[in-house]
Amino acid sequence: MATSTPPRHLFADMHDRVIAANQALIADGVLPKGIDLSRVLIEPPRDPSHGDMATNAAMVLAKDAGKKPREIADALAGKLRGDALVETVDVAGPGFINLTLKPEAWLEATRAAIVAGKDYGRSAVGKAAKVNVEYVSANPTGPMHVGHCRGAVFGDALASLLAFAGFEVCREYYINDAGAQIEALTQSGWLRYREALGENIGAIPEGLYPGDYVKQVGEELKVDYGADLLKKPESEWKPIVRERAINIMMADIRNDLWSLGVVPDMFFSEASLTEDGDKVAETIDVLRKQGKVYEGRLPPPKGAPVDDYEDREQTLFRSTDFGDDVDRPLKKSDGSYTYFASDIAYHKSKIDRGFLSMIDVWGADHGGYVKRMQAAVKAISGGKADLDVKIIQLVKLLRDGQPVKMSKRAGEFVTLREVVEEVGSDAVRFMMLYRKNDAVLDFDLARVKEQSRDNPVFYVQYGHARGHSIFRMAGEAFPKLPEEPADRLALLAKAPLARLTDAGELSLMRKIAAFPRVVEAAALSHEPHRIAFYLYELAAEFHAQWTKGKDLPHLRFIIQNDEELSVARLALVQSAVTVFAAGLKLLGVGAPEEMR
RNA sequence: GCGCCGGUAGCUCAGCUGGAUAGAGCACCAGACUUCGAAUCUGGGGGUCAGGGGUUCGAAUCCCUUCCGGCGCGCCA
Repeated sequence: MATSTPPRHLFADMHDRVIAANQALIADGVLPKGIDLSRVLIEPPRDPSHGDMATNAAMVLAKDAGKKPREIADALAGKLRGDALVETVDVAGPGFINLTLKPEAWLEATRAAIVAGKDYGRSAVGKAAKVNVEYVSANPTGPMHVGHCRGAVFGDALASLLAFAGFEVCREYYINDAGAQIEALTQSGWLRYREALGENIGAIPEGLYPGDYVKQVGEELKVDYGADLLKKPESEWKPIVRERAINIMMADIRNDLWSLGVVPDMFFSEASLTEDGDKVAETIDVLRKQGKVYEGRLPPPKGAPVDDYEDREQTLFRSTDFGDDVDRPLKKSDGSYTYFASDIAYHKSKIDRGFLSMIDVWGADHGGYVKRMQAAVKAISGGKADLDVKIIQLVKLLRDGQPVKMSKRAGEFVTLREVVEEVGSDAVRFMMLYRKNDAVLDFDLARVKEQSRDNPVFYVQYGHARGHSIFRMAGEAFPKLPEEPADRLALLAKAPLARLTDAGELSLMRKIAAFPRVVEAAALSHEPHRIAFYLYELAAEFHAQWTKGKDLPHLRFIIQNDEELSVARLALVQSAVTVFAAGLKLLGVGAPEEMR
């Protein structure tokens, strides 16, 4: 998508100014030439009485400069006092430089939000670097359950966030359509086919998939082939049954993903790695030529004893050279590749496609796999590519605080579809993102349907809806206000924001100005939950300001006899609505104009 | 036994990659509806950041160690 470079935001702007001030000090000889300024940060202080922004410059530079922090701080404060955006500069504590900005700075940041609209917060920090986000990657052996969907939503939101921050993103779904579990699915489908033809198949044997959802495979095969497959040898019917089974399962999975608003850019088939030439063998070859693959023996695994352990010479990847604990096998005893071997070839494919930055979203049970995969990525890319693995902790499904029983063995598990149908995609997505990815998540089916502050989904959406409610009211109070959103925006973009002087209004403006900074930080740290928490805080401030008008009527957003002031306040509301909409969009959650 | 991830208010969790007096929601207590939708808001009590050591101007955050919980530990993916 061709968008012009977004304007830099207030925090980035002030950071530039602080760096410039430091460079001026270098020119003056106060700081030594070549001093490292990379640790100089600017951030909002926790305590608002310390001003609008603070920099740690004096403290982080003191050692290298051989001067006391206060001495540097005083010199830096002198430079910053002349800045056009700065009202006051104070040196405090161990050497913090606290800046209070002129009100115009916040007014213009608010105006910027209105003008930028849905692009407010968009950033160029990604520098159009290609990033690959791989998520879900569930076996296509059955319907998705709630555990899968946290990873799906996380990966999808992270991808949106990265795209918004200026990265070029590919959302990728890795289909594990090779290996023993697919074999089991194929056998299950075969049984269901025979069942569809009238045969009594009895109970589904241990190790196969007993779920009713496999019956569709048999039914479709019966329609297309009648009883013909029964006459064919296994080598002929098996590929047919397998392909049909995978197609049916994947169609199901796609539907489930779409119902959640998750739409991958591409599906990558594991089986394709060995269908059209053997990519896995090629990858192993490349590594072998580099001396990173060898034939050798491994000590027996520690911990849980392996019954059929057999000491043998095997093909090993030298992952210990890259920080792993032991070298890892690439082939099973039957000569077929391990999952790890395929996965190396898969990641090589990503690198070959130009992705030097990769993010994998995995379930908690794959945590032990991270090191070896990162080792492999380092090896095949010659250290040029980077893999970040986000481990998604499990979801505890509750109803009114009581755990919902799930028994996978009996084939009874709560499917993704059931949950989405019960509480809606918005609630599922927001709650999945309202927690850090590596923390266990309690998902209460009753809670997320509540219309109260307890329910963050509702609380944030209501913030957006309430903004629109105010516009509707304003239209009644001031019939001359334009009804068309575009005309309204044009008017509000020119609003006399200088009339906003209440502490709550100014605080709201600061919050709105902080959004682009939150977007950048969330994107760079691969933490979409920060957006969700930010929106919750914005909603809290917005609702608070609204309610203030109850006790103090002169603070209401709409003042009947002062249209100019009302327009200024409506502009503030507009900026908040803009951020609600932009933030919710990043999370893939709807922004309704009313909650009825 | 080893590795990874966690341990922050009674409960559920944030804490902006090392900043100033550790924050929010729930719960508890006390308040605010002839309202721009009270589906909301205001105030209050509540902490040995699991314990101990270290690094430095400064640690919930980084390092070491102990304890507790979860996950994983060739031929499952």
